[in-house]
Amino acid sequence: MSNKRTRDRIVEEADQLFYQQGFEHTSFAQIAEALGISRGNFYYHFKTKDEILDAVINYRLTRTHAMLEHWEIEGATPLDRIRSFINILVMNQAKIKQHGCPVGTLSMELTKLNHSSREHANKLFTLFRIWLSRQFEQLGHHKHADELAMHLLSLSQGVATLYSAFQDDEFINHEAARIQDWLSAIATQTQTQQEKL
Amino acid sequence: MSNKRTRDRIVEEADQLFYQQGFEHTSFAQIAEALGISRGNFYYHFKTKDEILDAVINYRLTRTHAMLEHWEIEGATPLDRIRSFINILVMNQAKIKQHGCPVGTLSMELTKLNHSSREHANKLFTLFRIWLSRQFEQLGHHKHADELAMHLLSLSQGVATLYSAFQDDEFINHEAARIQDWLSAIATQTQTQQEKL
DNA sequence: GCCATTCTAGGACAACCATCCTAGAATAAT
DNA sequence: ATTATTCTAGGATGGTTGTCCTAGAATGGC
Repeated sequence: MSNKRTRDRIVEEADQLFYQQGFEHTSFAQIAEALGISRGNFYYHFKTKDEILDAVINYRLTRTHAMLEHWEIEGATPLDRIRSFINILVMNQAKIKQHGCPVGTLSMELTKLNHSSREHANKLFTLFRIWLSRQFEQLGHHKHADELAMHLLSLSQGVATLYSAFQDDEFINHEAARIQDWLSAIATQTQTQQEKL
Repeated sequence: MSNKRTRDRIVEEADQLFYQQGFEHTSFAQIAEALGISRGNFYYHFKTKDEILDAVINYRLTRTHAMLEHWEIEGATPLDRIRSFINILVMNQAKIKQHGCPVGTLSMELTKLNHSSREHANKLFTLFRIWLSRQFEQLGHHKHADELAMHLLSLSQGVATLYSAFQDDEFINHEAARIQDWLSAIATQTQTQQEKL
């Protein structure tokens, strides 16, 4: 079954193009041309464009989930794991500079389109949120774990957007370092609390 | 000349619709219908859709500029003025919940569209940036004024995006308060520095 | 009141879009 | 080898888009 192969290729190409150009601005013809397949062939694998979008979101959910799990397995401390998350800003610097945060930009676009897959796309945010929340819990911040997770998501989201707008390399590196410092303070704060007990 | 009237009405309606639905997803027909004028009539006032976009951006620049100037005139301290900026999150809460930050979402959309007015739209960010930078300077942070301005822009941008995604009222109020606290710390820090001198 | 300018209406146009359809190629099952 | 299934190609369709064009209405100056 070369079925799987073509279907996956469509999803992967759509994933890239949706990120680079946005969902609405990407047409079937473009994806088809990029893959060297015919437009009509699409409709064997996906009945509608929305179906491709959902497949792309699932693809991203799977990959993100795998990444987060990989970080957990590596036997590092929760602090290290959160640092890995913050480092996404630096690791994906080039792409963020060009196309912003893939999670945030898709979420915003689907919001404007009043698209039915909006909530599905927001699960990407939730995935990070829950994972981060768990890490903060393991750091000892049981009460404010979710709050800290949301705050960290906010921070990186804002940095990604402004970096994409101003394209200032110094800015993103400085902000990434700043967030790491913030995290250090959080971690110290925990230790102090633990010493009290 | 009722010319002015119609032209302005187009810009104002386009401003709203671009914010609510995005630039690309808003059609001439929609704007025309909302205003009760004919499609063809558009092309007397604007030769292309991009021209409307530029007019909308200028409109926003003017209004934002006026708002910032108004804050300066009111005879408050720079600290109060920055607090006014942070309070945008609370004041425009309902709109941000539905459509995100008007500056950030337009900037991101035009980036994805590879649109020629991208830099024009980013001037909205620059307007806030320069204004905030000036306020921080007046607060005594001469060296890091721009850095603080960018940081504050990041913070509010991130909060707006996540609020729009999760629609959590508690979150935005908490984060707004948190940013105000951050600002208080910045202001205190200045005072300490000044006491040293 | 007449004329020039300014404005408006609405149809026509080509381009593009997502989607559908059908015929045939490739592949797998027997 | 033959049949059934899976996959692909590419044209056709109907709707929407931005843009253009022309005829006429409204308006202002004289």
